[in-house]
Amino acid sequence: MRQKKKAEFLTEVELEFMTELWALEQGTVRDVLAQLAPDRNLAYTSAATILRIMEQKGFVTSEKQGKTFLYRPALAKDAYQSKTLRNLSDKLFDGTPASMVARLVNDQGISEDALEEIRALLDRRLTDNDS
Amino acid sequence: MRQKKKAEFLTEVELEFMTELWALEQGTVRDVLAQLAPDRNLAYTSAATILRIMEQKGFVTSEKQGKTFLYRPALAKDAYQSKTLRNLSDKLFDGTPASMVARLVNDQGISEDALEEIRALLDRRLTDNDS
DNA sequence: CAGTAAATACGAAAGTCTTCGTATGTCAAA
DNA sequence: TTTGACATACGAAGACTTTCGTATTTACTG
Repeated sequence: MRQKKKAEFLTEVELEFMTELWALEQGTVRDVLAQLAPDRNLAYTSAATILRIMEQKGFVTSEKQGKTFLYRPALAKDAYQSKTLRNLSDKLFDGTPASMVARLVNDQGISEDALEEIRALLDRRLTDNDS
Repeated sequence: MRQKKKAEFLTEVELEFMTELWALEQGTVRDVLAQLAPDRNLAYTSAATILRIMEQKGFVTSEKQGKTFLYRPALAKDAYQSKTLRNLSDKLFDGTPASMVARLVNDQGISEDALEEIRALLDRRLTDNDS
């Protein structure tokens, strides 16, 4: 039985779960369920199903501990962030990441300190490339 | 007959269509269809259905010209870009847009030119704020 | 070793998305 | 005014997502 054609991106609920797994680094169905917002009433079996599907899709790996599965992200958060940004840039910003930053920077909601920080990052990155 | 509960975000195909409408500023079903990639074989009726649904959702408006509908975006591309970035920041970057830019800047797949451009943007924004 | 608590496996229902075919409406030319 | 070309309206199929209930399996404990 082959693995289902690997999906590129997480669905809404999958991202919700993956976010908890990234924070926990690893966890059982019960661990992840416990991390969700208190008003998020999700049946245990639903959570188990979601994680099982995520494993089929290759987003997480599992290891059996006694009778329980321990799940881990198969993909680092960094990597998924990059992948997502690249996709968004392609689909909504004409493939030019700079225009994405422009939109971000022109929007309120980024502090001056954060902007300075980013510029420092850029400077470091650019001088590194020059060397 | 009330309008369907307004969806927040465009689906995959809706974004594809909206992108063409943003470029055209306005267009008929046939206009939009003509803008799609040549290998994108989509029936005329499919395109018409998609635009009709987009209107129900409030993403476009229409005006009848003779027997044909002329569609226009009901939402500027800028605004939708901002909305999308805010959402992505919330869902995948812990609500801190700066970390989004940081990820972008650290990503290997971005050209030096693009980086320079981004730095120029930042410089402009920072000096503007100082004044 | 039987019983119980807790885990996994799986099917199904309800909703959405994408696509298309068929039915119907409309304009204008012969 | 009939007909042909082209437009819209709508229903339905097939895929995917989200959720849960039921059935089964597993590990421990008395």
